[in-house]
Amino acid sequence: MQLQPTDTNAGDAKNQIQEYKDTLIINAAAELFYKRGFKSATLDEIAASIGVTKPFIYKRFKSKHELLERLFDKVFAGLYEAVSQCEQLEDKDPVRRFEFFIDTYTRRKIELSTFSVILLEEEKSLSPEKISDIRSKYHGFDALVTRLIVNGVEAGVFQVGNPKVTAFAISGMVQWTHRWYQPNGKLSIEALCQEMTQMALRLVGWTGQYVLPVPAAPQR
Amino acid sequence: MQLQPTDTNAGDAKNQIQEYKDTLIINAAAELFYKRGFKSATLDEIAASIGVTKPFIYKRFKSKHELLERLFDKVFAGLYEAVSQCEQLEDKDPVRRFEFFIDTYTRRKIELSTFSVILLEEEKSLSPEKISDIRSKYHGFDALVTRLIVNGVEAGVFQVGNPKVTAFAISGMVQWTHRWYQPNGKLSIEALCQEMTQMALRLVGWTGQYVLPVPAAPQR
DNA sequence: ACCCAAAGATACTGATCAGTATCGATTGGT
DNA sequence: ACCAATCGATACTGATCAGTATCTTTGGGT
Repeated sequence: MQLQPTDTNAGDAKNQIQEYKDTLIINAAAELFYKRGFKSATLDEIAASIGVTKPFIYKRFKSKHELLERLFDKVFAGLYEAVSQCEQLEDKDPVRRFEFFIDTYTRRKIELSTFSVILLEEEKSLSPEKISDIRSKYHGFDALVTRLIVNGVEAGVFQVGNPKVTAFAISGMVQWTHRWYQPNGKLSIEALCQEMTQMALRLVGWTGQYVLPVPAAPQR
Repeated sequence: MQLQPTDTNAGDAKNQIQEYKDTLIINAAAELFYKRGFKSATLDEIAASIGVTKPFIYKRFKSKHELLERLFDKVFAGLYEAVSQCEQLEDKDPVRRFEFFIDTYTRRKIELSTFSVILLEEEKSLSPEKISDIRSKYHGFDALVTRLIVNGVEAGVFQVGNPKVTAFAISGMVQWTHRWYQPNGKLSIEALCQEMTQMALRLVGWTGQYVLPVPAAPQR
């Protein structure tokens, strides 16, 4: 899957074209950062992979580092902002919210697998300021997972040793999928999301019955 | 924690000194590969960090890539070979074996955290042959975890949806620790291993009581 | 005390690559 | 149709760094 242009300034044709170029560049860069790493991938390669040359990129990005930073921002938004929707879910049942969360998180992680790997592996290539920016975003996300668990505990449906540690275990379980899951293998995405949801429910000590697959997350 | 010299050729003083130099270099390299990545870390830096110059390294390693490959081999051995001991455990009870495994795996992962991150992040910097070598070693390890789960299922003490997927979930949970666990924080290593063991037991559907912490793994 | 071998430091080379100066082409406004 | 401005290609520069050739030191053997 590729990232899509963000729809700010949608009305203006000029801006839409620029947004499109940015997205084109970012997707091409992501492909190469993923395969060879930020430092090894060259701007010449990235440009060549979309049939242009370096100055095409420099028109839109001040430097290779800015390219990486904007890639981070865009991917982070794609990965985590949709997931956070579960806070606005009309269904207030903590179990359903939790299920929705795991399903969406897993799905998103698989869809954006290539990009999310870059997020994990190239953090060190960012400036110190950007690192702490990203870190605090991660903390917000971890806090969200923990809150979902605590909600269940307070409602008496979940039972855990340590909510924070459990939240990290769940994140680990989902994040690790990129190391083994093959989108074209025997296990379908649906089946994977179901398995992950069931396992997450076990981790939070939910003793009820697992009834039906949660509804698919809205596609962007 | 640092890696230790491997004790092959132990009797010979010359060889021991060479082994010691290798280990010194590998540890210094690991530190910098971890902080800045394989490509960005320079041999001049690595050499300077132990108060020597480049030719000191080249006397013992043909190239930067050989240094990385030997680092991989050494870390892989440190991380996974000790863990695989659980197959030779005198205690044949599948639950105890499983507990021993999770405890040792978690402990080792934390002890060798810096090194294991390199294993995860610099795979792409290896030659294709080395990549498939490492991959097949990982497969062996995954198969071991799966076998531990299946043993429990067959003994009627575990109950899982999909043993392989469960094995991956457990690996993910353990491997993710390096993203959040602080060795000097509130959670002790003992407590962490206990939590991980309990959560792993939940994942495999063990319904018995968690009795006592598993014995500490033998230290190298 | 002297010699020689090996270890390792100094100092260099060639390749790679981020970033840029320059020039040609394309497009839209008049 | 002509002009201007912007876009992007070509071609360059300077820095960085893996790898090496050469010189210097040290210590073991006699």
